[in-house]
Parts: sequence; C-alpha cells; structure tokens
Amino acid sequence: MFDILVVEDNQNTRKLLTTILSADGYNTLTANDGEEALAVLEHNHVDLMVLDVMMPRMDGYSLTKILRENGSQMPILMLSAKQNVADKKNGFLVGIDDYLTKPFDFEELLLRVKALLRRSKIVTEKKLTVGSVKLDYDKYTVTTPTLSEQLPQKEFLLLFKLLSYPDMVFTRLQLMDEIWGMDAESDDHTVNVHINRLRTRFADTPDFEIVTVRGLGYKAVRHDE
Amino acid sequence: MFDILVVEDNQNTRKLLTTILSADGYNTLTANDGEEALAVLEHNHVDLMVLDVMMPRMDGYSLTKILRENGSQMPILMLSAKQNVADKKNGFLVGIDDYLTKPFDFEELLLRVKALLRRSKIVTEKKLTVGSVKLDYDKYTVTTPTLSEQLPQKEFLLLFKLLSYPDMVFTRLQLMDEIWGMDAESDDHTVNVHINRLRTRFADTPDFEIVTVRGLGYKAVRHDE
DNA sequence: CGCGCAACTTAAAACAAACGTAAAATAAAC
DNA sequence: GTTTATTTTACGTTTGTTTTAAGTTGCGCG
Repeated sequence: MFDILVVEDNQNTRKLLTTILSADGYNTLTANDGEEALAVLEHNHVDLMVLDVMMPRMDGYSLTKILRENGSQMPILMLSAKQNVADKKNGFLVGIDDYLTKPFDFEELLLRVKALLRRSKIVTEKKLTVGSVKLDYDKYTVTTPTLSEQLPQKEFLLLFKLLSYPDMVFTRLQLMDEIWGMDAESDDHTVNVHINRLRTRFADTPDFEIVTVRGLGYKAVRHDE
Repeated sequence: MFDILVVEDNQNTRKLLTTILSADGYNTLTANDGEEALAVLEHNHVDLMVLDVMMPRMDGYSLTKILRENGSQMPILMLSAKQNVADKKNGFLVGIDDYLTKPFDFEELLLRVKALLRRSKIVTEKKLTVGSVKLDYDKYTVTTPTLSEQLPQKEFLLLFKLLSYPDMVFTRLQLMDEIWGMDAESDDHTVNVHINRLRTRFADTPDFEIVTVRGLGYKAVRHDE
C-alpha cells in the first residue's frame, strides 16, 4: 500500500529495516546513499523515506536539504547512532520530520512511520495520474499536455473517482452514489452526459480514454503506444 | 504567532513548558487536565497541543481519542515519564503525532514542535510571494510592480490566507474561520465582497489572479507567460 | 463632542455557468 | 433486423457568483 524508501549504506541495517517494514505490509525500496536515493526517487513513487545520516557520497542531511529545496514534502524519518541534540538539530533544520536514535525499538519505528503517514495523508495533495492526465484534488486542477482548464464540479468528481482506480469498472450507480449521494433521485442518464462531456474534453489526449463497458459502466484506461 | 496549548497537571512542569515555548515566540495557553483542555479548545484558536499523559480527571490518551473522533487534526505532541514502548504505542494508537519522554531536552522539544507545525501545513513563512505580488505579514505590506498600498485588515488577512497556499482551493467557510473566527455567524457573501475588492485591486497585475472554483471557493493563482 | 471618513457588512439585482432532461442518433447485441 | 444500450445534441432551469449600492460601525481629528 505505501511505498517506503530505505536509504542506508550498511547492508545489515538496511536488510533489517526492509524486513521490519515489509512485515508490516509496506513496499520497500532501497538505496545505498543519497545519490542513489535521488535516482530512485526520479523513477519511483515513494510515500516516505527512512534515512540514515552517515553515508558515503551524499549523507542524509544533504539529501534532505536538496529534496526540501526542490519543494518535496515527503515525510522523512532520520536514523542515527548519535544521541546528541546537535545532530538532531541539524536534521530538523534541513527539514526532517522525525528522528530516531540507533539502536531503535522496531515497534517504535513502525509507530512513528505510521503516524507520519497518517499526517501526511491529511495534508499532502491528493494527486492522481493516468497516462498524461494529472489531477490534483486540493488544487482542483486537471492537466494534460494540451489543456489545463477548470472542470465543472460533477465532471471533476467523476474523473477523480474514475482515476482513483484506473482500469476498474464503475457502474453508473456507484458513480451516482459517490458524486450525487446515495439518495440520488437523478437518472442514470445524467452520468452518461457527464461522461460524454469528459470525453470531448480529452478527445486529443491520445494516451487516456474513458471506456464503456457495455451493460456495466465505465472505466478510465491508459493507452501506451 | 502560533498558539500552543500546554496540558499538564504538574504546575512546575507546566510553567517550565510555557517558559520554553514562550521564549521561542509561541503564544501559550494552559490547561490542568483533559477536561479543561476541551474547554479551552472550545473558545480559543490552538495550532498545536503539548500533552502530558498522566493527569487527573481526563488523561492524555482519552483527550486525544475524543479530539480525533471529533475530526480534529491538530498536531499533538505527547509527553510522558514512561520510557516503555507500550505507552508510546497507546499514544500513537489514539492518534498522537510525536512522543517525547521526560526528562526531555528543551531544544529537542522545540525542534519537534517546529517540525510538527511545518508538517501540518501551518504556515511559518510570513513573507509570501505569488507571481509579482509580495506580502509581508509583519510589515503589513502588499506590493506589486504597479501598486504599493495598505490593504484594509480583512482584505489583507484574506490575501494572506490565499497566498499561504497558492493554487489550493479554500472554501468560504475556511476563509471565514481563519479571518473572522470559528464562531463567526457572518454570511458567506461577506467573503465574496472582499474577494471582489481584492480583485479590483489586482486588476492590472497580469500574473496574479484570484480564481473562483464554482461550488467550492477561491484560490490564488500565478500566471506565467 | 460630534463630524467625517474609511472599513466593513448586508441586501438586491444582474449575470453566468453548470446541470439535468428529453429527444434524436448511433452502435452493439441477440 | 429488431431491440436494447449508449452517445450526442440542444435547451431551459437552477444555482452560485459578481457587481453595485446602500447602510452601519468605529475611529481619528477638528
């Protein structure tokens, strides 16, 4: 469900961390140092980072600093053998969210990870991407390479729902319930009309389509050519 | 600038906490136990809570639980003399964000408070810029290339809120809460009028605009051409 | 002490967009 | 080839927003 990047040069510790996190149901990615981490972040989705301070090439402070300067708001939990406040201070100054000293209690690590994810889920923008269509719920924007306009509310919500589970088929009733409310008096046909409006909007976005599943409903699909 | 509620029954510790926090520029409020804290929260604006576990009448766990169940997302830092993981676990389970064991290092407390405030998307920045519009909260100034005037208070606060998260949509209610206070009985339309005034002010600032999101609210947007 | 101005609120009218409906056109299934 | 499901178009209604204006409050200054 959540993707956690473990950045740690010591192989044993790295393995330990990934084992703990995997056992709790997280997907883990790994990097040996800051530079590797940046490379991983370029090509993968990461929800949270567990970061060692001491590493060759690029240490945890530098990595955090770079990320924050580039506007990243990813939750970062820093690990260090150092107990002293000066090191913690360094970490918090560059923008970490939590700091744990080694040796750490496994359970406490998991608790803190969970707390960070919970909070970041509250505040991070709900962003969805399917193909070249990007939707940002909080900013209320939908962009493709060719267009960038404000969708009307119903269309926006409809698209949001469809994009939230790409390829999954939603019945008209499901969509109605979600957008118009359970008691919706309205007709199924209303959904059709809004779907149609969405389609004309994305007519010239070749890698995205809303597909009809006859007898069932609709789904959002990405075409890679 | 930020209002922090200290909930702690021991008078000495309470005093210590408020002193540390005040020295760092926070406004502090206090409560002796959970019940008192609830009363304080009803009538005051609070950005973050520093919370002792052990208290008469209503302890920290119960208070946190009640708040979370009521939908509060306020950052909560829990303090306890107990070192063991079980107590931390209890805390995190009911929804705290951070846990510090007594005796704690003053500096670390301040660091963690700051990290929580940043993470919870409460703006620490008092100088904001969107496009060519620059706002300085302390100086109470707003400047663009073409104008440099003093805005009336409500307009200023409204703009501040909007600029604090560019592109993010704020509902009229959110804006009201921020500027007029939670209990404001006033009409939504008041917001509209002030938005309108702001718009006429920035009419000839081409790279800045307050955009309406129909059915939701407003957002501050930068146009780059 | 009260006059006058600025800031704010309220109300009302004008405006615009979004929405849902219906009906016609098209496509798929049997 | 007929039926059923879906798409498309058009239009009227509704709802939300903007704008204008008038009314109220509070404060500084004469």
